[in-house]
Amino acid sequence: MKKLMVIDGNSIINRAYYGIRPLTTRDGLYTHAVFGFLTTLLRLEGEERPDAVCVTFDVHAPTFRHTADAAYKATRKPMPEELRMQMPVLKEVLDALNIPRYELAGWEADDLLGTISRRCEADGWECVVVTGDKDSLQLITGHTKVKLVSTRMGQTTTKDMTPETFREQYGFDPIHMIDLKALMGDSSDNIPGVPGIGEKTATGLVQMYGSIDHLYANMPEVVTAPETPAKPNVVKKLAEGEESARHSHWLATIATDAPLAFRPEDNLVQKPGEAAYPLFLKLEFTKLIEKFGLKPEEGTAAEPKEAALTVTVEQVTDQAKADELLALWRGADHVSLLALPDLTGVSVVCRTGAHAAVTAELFFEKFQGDWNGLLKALFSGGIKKVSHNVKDLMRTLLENGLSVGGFVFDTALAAYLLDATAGSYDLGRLFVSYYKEELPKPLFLERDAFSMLGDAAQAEAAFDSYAAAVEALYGTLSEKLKARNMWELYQTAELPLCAVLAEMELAGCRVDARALADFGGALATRIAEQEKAVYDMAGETFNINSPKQLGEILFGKLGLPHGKKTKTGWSTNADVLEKLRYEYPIVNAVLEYRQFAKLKSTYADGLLKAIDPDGRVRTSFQMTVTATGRLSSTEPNLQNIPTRTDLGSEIRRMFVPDPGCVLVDADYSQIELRLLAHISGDEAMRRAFTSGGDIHTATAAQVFHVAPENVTQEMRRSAKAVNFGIVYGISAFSLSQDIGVSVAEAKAYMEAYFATFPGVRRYMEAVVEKARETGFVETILHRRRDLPELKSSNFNMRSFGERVALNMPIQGTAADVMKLAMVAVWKRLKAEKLQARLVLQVHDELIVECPEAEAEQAARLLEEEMERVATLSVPLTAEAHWGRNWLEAKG
DNA sequence: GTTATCACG
DNA sequence: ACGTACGTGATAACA
Repeated sequence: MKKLMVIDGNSIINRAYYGIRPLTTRDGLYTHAVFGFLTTLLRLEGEERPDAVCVTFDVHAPTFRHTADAAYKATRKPMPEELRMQMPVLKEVLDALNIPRYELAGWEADDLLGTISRRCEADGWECVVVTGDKDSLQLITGHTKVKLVSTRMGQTTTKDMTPETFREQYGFDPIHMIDLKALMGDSSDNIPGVPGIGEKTATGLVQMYGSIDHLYANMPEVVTAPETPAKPNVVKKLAEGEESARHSHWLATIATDAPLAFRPEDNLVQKPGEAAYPLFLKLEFTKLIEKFGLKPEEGTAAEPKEAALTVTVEQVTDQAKADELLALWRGADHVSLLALPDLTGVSVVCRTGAHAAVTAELFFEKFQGDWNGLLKALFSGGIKKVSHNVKDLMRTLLENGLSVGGFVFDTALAAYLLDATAGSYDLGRLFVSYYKEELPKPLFLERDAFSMLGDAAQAEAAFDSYAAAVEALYGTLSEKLKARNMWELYQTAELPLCAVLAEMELAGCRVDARALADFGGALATRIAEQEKAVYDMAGETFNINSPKQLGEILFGKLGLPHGKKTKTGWSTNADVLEKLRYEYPIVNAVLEYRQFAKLKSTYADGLLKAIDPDGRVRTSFQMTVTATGRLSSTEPNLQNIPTRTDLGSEIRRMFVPDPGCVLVDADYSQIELRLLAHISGDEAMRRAFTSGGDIHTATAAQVFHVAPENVTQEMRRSAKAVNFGIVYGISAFSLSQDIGVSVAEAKAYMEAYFATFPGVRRYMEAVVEKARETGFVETILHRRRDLPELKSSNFNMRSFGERVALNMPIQGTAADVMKLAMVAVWKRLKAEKLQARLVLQVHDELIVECPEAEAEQAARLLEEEMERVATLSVPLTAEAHWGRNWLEAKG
């Protein structure tokens, strides 16, 4: 039997719109609803494998099917503008994909779904109705099933409703959905129902009688359940509401006879049309191009305007030619280049005119000459170079004993500054996004310039295109950076940081493997102890690491009071368990187990695996990941090494310097709060910093109107929580959760706080307001984060946007300051010819490894440079200490 | 591949 | 009336 899938277009795009974070193309066109629709479509096609597909739409015309009922649908909210503008786009996309769509003035999408499903049945087809709207459930028959789509937390789930599953859930046949609505009504559809009859009573009646005809035929002796007479007033309400019930029945009935030109066989799945590819490019649906199997039309590749370059590609194999090129490159303004991961090949683009360039491809295997000499010359300062992911290239160069001079631009880094939330900056995607044109496939540079080299021949084939893409992007991106006032940030912080980080990554940090292994062994013992204790108290063995199994034991079998939460079961996180740990020994054992297990798996074992043969651990610092401008650290992450508990901080004891050396650790004191004081300009808060002493105590003194010496631990704790909350974009509810007071009390704290620091409140209001107007927030140095969330119709998303608007300028400025400090420290270490070298950065903390004799000098140097890079209206202080391991160096 | 948990600033 | 802190990454379980 053939199968047709009909999609309720309005319903599905609505769900996509509200469920997905707003997304726009480079030129500001909202696309997330269309994107979400297409993702859902792909999924459904995969699940159902239908022979035919079509989509229905509502026509929002002044005439309705039920013209007698003028108020019909009057309660529906108008479509938000950001969604309305995507409707024609979706229709264009469907047309391009050759997916038929149906709309009919005066008929609701439901009626079209009903009509289509019945026509399918009449023609011997199976029908799948896809919608998020339960109204359509009345259409379910033996040959029509309804696929209910719901989007929660960005995740779409579907539920197949067949006559069987429907009956199981509702206790009556699908067709009686109409009767249910006739009785209980539906306010969103303006169906009155019978006044006084709610869902429960209505369900009972329908389960007993099915149709309302049958129900009224048996009046007044109706029952709501077997052997249970309906309450007298129910009978009375039914009697009085009969006219309304019959009218509602008519209103609730989906039409199946719309005058629609429709035949199932006209909707057979077809190949996408020629218009699809350019349209998807325009919408920047790069991923979907692949998934829909779209290809450009033969021989019609559009000439890109901005990227237009006439490139001559040369394969360079002899030394004479290479020397000639080196001379050319030295004289050029710059060259754009890409290198293969292991430096066995480079592709170098050099402009020879406004729209002309020559690309040289050089491969080690084919080169007859001095390959190393060539690389040495190319990567010296004499040739100005532009590349993609410069820090990674620099690390490779350093690993090969080459210098890293002369890099003047990094296209990945620039693209990140221009759109820090884009998520990926691979060349292919960037090129599509900026020029609406694809680079040749397959993409050996899928992830970054050094990700992987697939088939060598394919790599070579695309190599020159990618280098040319770098050259094109250099022009476009540098202009945009200047236009946005980001040039200085780029030139003074981001780009110079590449070399700093490359050196830090290469240096790595020495880790005492023996001590770490011993520590892991000790943990294993303690894990086994707690494990046994848990099993004994549980009366059975299970996997404590599985939140599902743990929840079943604690809250199911043992019946402990469960905190609420989670989709898949009971929450077993530390917040919940902490409240139970002193009352229930098993919970205490679980928490101990968790602590030991975490330390062992992530830190003891995890770190051990990451130690290189020379005894050092080398992280990768990611420069293009965070939305705020911070760095991140991966493989391994050295920015989350434990410190908050005594046992955890033992891990830091394993981070050691070379023999005869020390680790110097310098950190900023309260940099984010100081920046809040500076940015908001709040006088009282500035005084709190200027007067010295502990900031949380000073805050508490001001808020609670007591002398600093009279601030209690409790007062300080609250003040600290509020201070942090402010930086994160506080809400009274979250604050109350955090410090364990009522929401009212939390609110009172916040009010007291704002009364004390009125400038802070003014700042919070102003920054959100400005972000709403401009669509972005920025740091003092103009690092920017776009905030489309502020325009979202989804309350949670909008609230998130507001919190981010408050937080990003502060966290981001702190990141800017730290980046400047790193560059300054690095330069000074070089200038003073110290052996000291930077090895780690943990957001507000820098770690240097140096000979013991240099410790004092390095510590002072760190403090000086870290404090010097920014001048604020409050003191910016950094403190350095040193020791024989990281724990000692923390001071 | 996604989810829950927990480590850090 | 919504459901709640901001920014990350690694691990183990489970589908």
